[in-house]
Amino acid sequence: MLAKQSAHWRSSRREAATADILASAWELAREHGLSGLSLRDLARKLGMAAPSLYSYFDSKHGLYDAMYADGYRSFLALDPPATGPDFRTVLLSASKLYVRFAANEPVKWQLLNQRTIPGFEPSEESYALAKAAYERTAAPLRAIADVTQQDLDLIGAVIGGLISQQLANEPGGTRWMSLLDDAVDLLVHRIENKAARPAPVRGRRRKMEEA
Amino acid sequence: MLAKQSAHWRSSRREAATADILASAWELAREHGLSGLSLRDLARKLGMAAPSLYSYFDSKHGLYDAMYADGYRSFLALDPPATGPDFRTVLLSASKLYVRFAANEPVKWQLLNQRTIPGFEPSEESYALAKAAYERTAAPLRAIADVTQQDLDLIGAVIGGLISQQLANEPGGTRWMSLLDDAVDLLVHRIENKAARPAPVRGRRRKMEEA
DNA sequence: GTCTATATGTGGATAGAC
DNA sequence: GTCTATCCACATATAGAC
Repeated sequence: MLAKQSAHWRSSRREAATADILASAWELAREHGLSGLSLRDLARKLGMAAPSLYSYFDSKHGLYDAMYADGYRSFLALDPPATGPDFRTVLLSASKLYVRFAANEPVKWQLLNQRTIPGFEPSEESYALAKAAYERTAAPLRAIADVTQQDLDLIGAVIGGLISQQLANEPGGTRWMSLLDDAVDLLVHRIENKAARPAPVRGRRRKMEEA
Repeated sequence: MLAKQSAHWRSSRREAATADILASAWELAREHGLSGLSLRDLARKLGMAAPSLYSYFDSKHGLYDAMYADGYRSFLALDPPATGPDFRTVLLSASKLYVRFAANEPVKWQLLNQRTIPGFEPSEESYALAKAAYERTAAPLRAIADVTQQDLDLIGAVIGGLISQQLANEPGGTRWMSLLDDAVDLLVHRIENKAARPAPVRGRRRKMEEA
């Protein structure tokens, strides 16, 4: 169990050590896969004994949680996407930010966006960073156009889908990612033509049936 | 290593045993996650000793490979999607097939469509089934409309993106999957309006830059 | 607080008897 | 094909030196 130190005492040494650990953890995750990461390997790489890691994290899931938070912090540290006034410009800018991040850090993207480690769920604190990242993207879009939550969900699915296909089927390539401009065209067309056809339109919109 | 028996001798007993093993493996994967599957658990569930499994599969990856093939066989055993003549009907039918499959068998979908197990790659034979499933979907679409490989890639990304968001963020729900009709609208619009604007159109279509 | 040393339980995998 | 015995690597946890 980690004792939270009393707030007014500097813990920069500890923070630096934690940063070292996380950096090494990402390296190993890139080498052996996210779920292939082992605490022994990590400790060996850092030149310390495996149990020592437990003074930094409660458990392996605790390490994943710290990596999750670290991943979102590094995403939020990137230059924010454009904020306006053209909707297409903003959406394309935001989309490219995600695609570039995923291409550069596929393992990070996997931890942040897929549920690939059995039993792992981010803590409340770490998840707050995920929400902050989401809002940084969504807010400028809402500010320019009348986008509903469904619009945002569809946008996220399309961009995430391109990334996910790319990483799964041709890691390192650009076959799907190069379709980003086309995908943004589709999405922009939907938003721009929505005013003309208010909320629930033609009779063909219906729920999925169970099978 | 598995000795392939001389071809003219029936091996129905072995096949039945293999089917039993795979059924139990899927059950355990549903309970503990795909990468949480353990050979000991599997053997215990089947009432046999763990090393006995090695006479059916070379390794754990070999088991995953058999599950991969089995997953595609069960997908191909489903009623095929509509074949025409209306493009939207065919695309919607195919999309619903995928979405229903993923909703009913999320773990199967994860093994077939994501690269979540470190080091696992399907064998040539198993991958052939994946290609067959792809062609069963793609061929009717090509037959009706002039769809390029890029069109098919975008379609796959959009449908896969909806599924992936749904499973990762709200497993068991319908928030993203209920957007399927809208998504198909977008895609159909793209295909139908392509004749009017031949291949590389407006100047804004460009490659992704590296970051 | 952080380390070393150590213990337990669970993995995948192999050897060899039957 | 199936078993027992065994090996090595792993996550987890605790005790105790510094």
